[in-house]
Amino acid sequence: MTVKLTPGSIQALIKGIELSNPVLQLLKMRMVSNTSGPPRFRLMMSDSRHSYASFLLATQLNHLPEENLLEPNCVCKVKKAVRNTMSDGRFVLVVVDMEILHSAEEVGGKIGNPIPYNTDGMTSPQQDPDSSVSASPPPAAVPGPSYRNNSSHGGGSAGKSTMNASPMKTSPMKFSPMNASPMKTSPMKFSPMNASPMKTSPMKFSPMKASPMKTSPMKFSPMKASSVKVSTMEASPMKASPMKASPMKASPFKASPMKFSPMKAASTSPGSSTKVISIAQLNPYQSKWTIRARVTNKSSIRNWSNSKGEGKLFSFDIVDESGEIKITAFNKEVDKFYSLVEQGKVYYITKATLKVANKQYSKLNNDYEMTLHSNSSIVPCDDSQGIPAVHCDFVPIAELENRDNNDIVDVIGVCKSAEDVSRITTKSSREVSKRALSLIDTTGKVVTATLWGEEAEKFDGSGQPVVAIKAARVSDFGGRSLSALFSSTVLVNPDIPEAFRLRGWFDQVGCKLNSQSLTEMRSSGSGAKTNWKSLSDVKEEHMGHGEKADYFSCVATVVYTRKENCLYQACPSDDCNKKVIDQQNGFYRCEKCNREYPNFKYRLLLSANLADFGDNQWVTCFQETAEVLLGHSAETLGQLRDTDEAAFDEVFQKANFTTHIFKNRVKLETYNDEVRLKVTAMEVQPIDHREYSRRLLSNIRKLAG
DNA sequence: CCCCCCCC
Repeated sequence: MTVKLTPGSIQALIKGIELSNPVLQLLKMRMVSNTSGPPRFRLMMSDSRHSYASFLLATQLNHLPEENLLEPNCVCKVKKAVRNTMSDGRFVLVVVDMEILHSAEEVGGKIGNPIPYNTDGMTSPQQDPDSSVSASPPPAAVPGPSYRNNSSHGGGSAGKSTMNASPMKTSPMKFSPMNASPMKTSPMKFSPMNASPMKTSPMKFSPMKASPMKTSPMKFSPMKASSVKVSTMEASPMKASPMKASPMKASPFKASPMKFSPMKAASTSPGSSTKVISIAQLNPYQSKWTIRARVTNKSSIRNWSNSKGEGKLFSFDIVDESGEIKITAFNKEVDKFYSLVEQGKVYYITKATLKVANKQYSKLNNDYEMTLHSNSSIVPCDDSQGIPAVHCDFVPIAELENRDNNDIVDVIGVCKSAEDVSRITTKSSREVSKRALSLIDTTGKVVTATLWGEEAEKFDGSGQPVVAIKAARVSDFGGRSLSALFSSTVLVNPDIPEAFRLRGWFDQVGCKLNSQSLTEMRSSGSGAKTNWKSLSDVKEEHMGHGEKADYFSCVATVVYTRKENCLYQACPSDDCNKKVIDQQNGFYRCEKCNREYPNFKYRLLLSANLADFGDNQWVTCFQETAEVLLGHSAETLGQLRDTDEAAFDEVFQKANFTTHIFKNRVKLETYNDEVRLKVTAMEVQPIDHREYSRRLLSNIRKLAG
């Protein structure tokens, strides 16, 4: 097949000339083993005029060779490459984003007769004094041994099927894994980043985390269609917020009013020759770099104590156009940087230690993470051009009903009420503070969101502030609730349009609403999660057959009630409901109290036949539950029965075919030598149809597997 | 150097 490459593009890339999506052919590939961290792939690429062996694949593209998509002879569109200058002046071209246009199989062989690109005589824009460019022969002229495999590292690259079997002997780079020291002792120098915005992001953001990228149009899912998008870029520029400042994280979205010149900041950073590189380019083998990135998530300070010692730490996530990374500060660095680092702001960061991220704990899409040390510097940067904004993908509270347990969501609502802070002990015997907030939004629904630790302690709910929680976790406790995680960010009265809209809505409309909560508060019984059963489940699972009674909740319809004997004359004493005996002399005798009363009170003991889609069941309803079912007090019903039989009958007719949520107690009982299931209604509630639909859906999903 | 995501 005929495939056209982009002749001359290699020279352009090496000279730092901007190019739009050059098409190159991969000639050779070699894995550079790392003793730690992911492998790196080195590529020899051709534009049919020249070949160049000093291409390096950014690790986030490692899946391409690993899935055998990137193989010698394949043709690729290089969507983004970043040029790094080695200390000797030679260039490494880091491929940050690429797309395979034609597979190796399709292409079949080498296109054209590319000659190795000769770097001789070219002028480097920033010559290192130690540069040995002129002393270095062109790559092709050096059949050097510089590219050996690290045999001590699990067989090195030999086992990798994607590797070109023939060793590359053309590289001039001192990049051998056998000799790690050159990388450390003479760190690469980086040329200024290519300023052109990435056409497509090579990053894959974790769906678990509400990252700014969630709002990327590329990743927009229909599920989120009703979500409210708020970007810091769109944030109201109002200086004077009508709301009080957050005691926790004040106006994190507001652009910094500080006037730091980027140039000045760069020059104040240690190593004035250090150039700004992108997060995707960071690796543990170079120490001289500066990155410019936005803080997307800042944790609170946490103390730890274990066998190795104790201390404090905080961490924050940052993002730039190339990727994201987590940064942790310990002890002294906590004191130094905690207040400086603010959610949503952009900083220059230099001299932190890169280490391999423990993927078990990090949800970020980066193989590395950073630790600050005494020489690290963080300098606010006023210029946030090209740095993605922090986006919140707010999910309307009513929509939380449709979310799965453990989903991570951004929410915003007015804090209608807040619990006092309380201390609880976890299962692992740790003490932690907690505080539950009731949040309401314009959907009129309320949800309980729990804050933990310092966040719970410092929260001030007075004045019913607007609260935004970025990356809260959906819980099924009490139906639907939310829990802030360590990785969540709680924002009080954030300076964003949505917060202003909510404030206005709540003050005029929302505060008067008789709102409905998605979170069932303090449900009676053991306090455990609602035990939903269908009536046939109750029988099939032999509920109530044990020593103790069982409890279940069901949605059922009243199909019949026995109006006969549903009322009885009970002892008028407050805490005695014993049936009294009519003495026929105007007095009523209570055997339990052992006395006579001039009066009695009516009480209900109603047998109701309940049915759901699979079965039916006789259930006993005492006073309170029967009053709910019949819609009248026992007293009224007693009067009615004695005065207006037709009206009395009508009450029972009306109760028929009404559907409710029942919370029942079930126990096997023996009565006259007959064993039967005795079911007693403990609680009757009206149906929240949305809740009911949600449960139905959830059941259907379960049935569907 | 942490790595905990909790409770009713």
